[in-house]
Amino acid sequence: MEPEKRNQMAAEVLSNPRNQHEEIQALQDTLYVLGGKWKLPIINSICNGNKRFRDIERSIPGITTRMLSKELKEMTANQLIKRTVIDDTPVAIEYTSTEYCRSFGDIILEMIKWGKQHRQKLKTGD
Amino acid sequence: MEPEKRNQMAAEVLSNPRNQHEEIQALQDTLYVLGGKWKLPIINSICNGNKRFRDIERSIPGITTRMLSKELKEMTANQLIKRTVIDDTPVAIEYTSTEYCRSFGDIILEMIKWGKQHRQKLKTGD
DNA sequence: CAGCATCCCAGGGGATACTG
DNA sequence: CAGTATCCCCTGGGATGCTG
Repeated sequence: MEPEKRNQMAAEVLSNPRNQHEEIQALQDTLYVLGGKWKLPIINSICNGNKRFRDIERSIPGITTRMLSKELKEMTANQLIKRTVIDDTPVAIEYTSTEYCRSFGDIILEMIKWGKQHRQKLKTGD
Repeated sequence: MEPEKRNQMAAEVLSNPRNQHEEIQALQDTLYVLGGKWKLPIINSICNGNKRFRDIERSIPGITTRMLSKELKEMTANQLIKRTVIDDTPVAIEYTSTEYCRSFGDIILEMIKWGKQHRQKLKTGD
C-alpha cells in the first residue's frame, strides 16, 4: 500500500469516534491495573530476577516495607506474581513472575526508554 | 551476532546491579512525570486531535472539569501542551500537543495494546 | 464554552516500631 | 529474613455550583 493511502486510513481510524473511545477505554483499563507508584517497579524488579523480599525492597529506591508488603499481597492475589515458600531451614520465601506479569514487559521497556532519553536531554541542556 | 551470544549479553546487562539501578531509576522518573490517573488519557486525547476543553472532557470517561482544568494547567506549565487563545468572537481556546508530548506516543500505544488484549482475554474466558 | 471556587473524603503512602 | 501493626498526613480526586 502506498504511504499516502495508509495515512489516509490512519486518519479515518483516528477520526472515528468509536475507535477513539475504544482506545481510551483500553488505556484507562491498563492504567487501572497498574495504578499507583509501585506496581511497575515491583514487576520490573521481579522480572529482573529478584526473588527475595529484601532484594526487591533494596532494588526499588524509596519503597517502604509496608508498601512492598501490601503490593506483593495484592499482586499475588491478582495472579501477577507467584509466592513460594521454600521449606528450608530457615524458611525462605520467593516471589516469581507469571506470564501475566511478563505481559507488561513492553510497557516497562518503553517507559525505561523514555526515562533514559529524558535524563539524556536534561544533561545535554534541556 | 548469534542469538545465543545476544542472550548472554542481555543476561550480563541484567545481572549488573549498576544497570538494574539505572533502569529502575529511569522507570521511576517516567512514572513520576506521568503520575496520576489523567495525564496519559489527556495526552492521548489531544494527540488524537481534540483541541477544545469540552471535546477533551467528553473524550475521557469519568474525568471532571476540575481535574481536567488542573491537569491542563500543570501540563501547560510543563510544556507538555500548548494553550492558544483564538481571538474570535466568542473567544476560543485550543490545546495542542508539543513534541515533548508526542514523545509519550510509544508508551501510550503499548498501554492501549495491553488494554485491548486484556479485554480480549476476558471475553474469551480468562 | 471554559473554566474557577468550595467542600469533602478515601485511601495511598510515609515513618517508626515490633514479631515469629 | 519477612513481614505486621499503628499512627498519621496529605493530596488526588469526586460532587456540586457559579462566573465571564
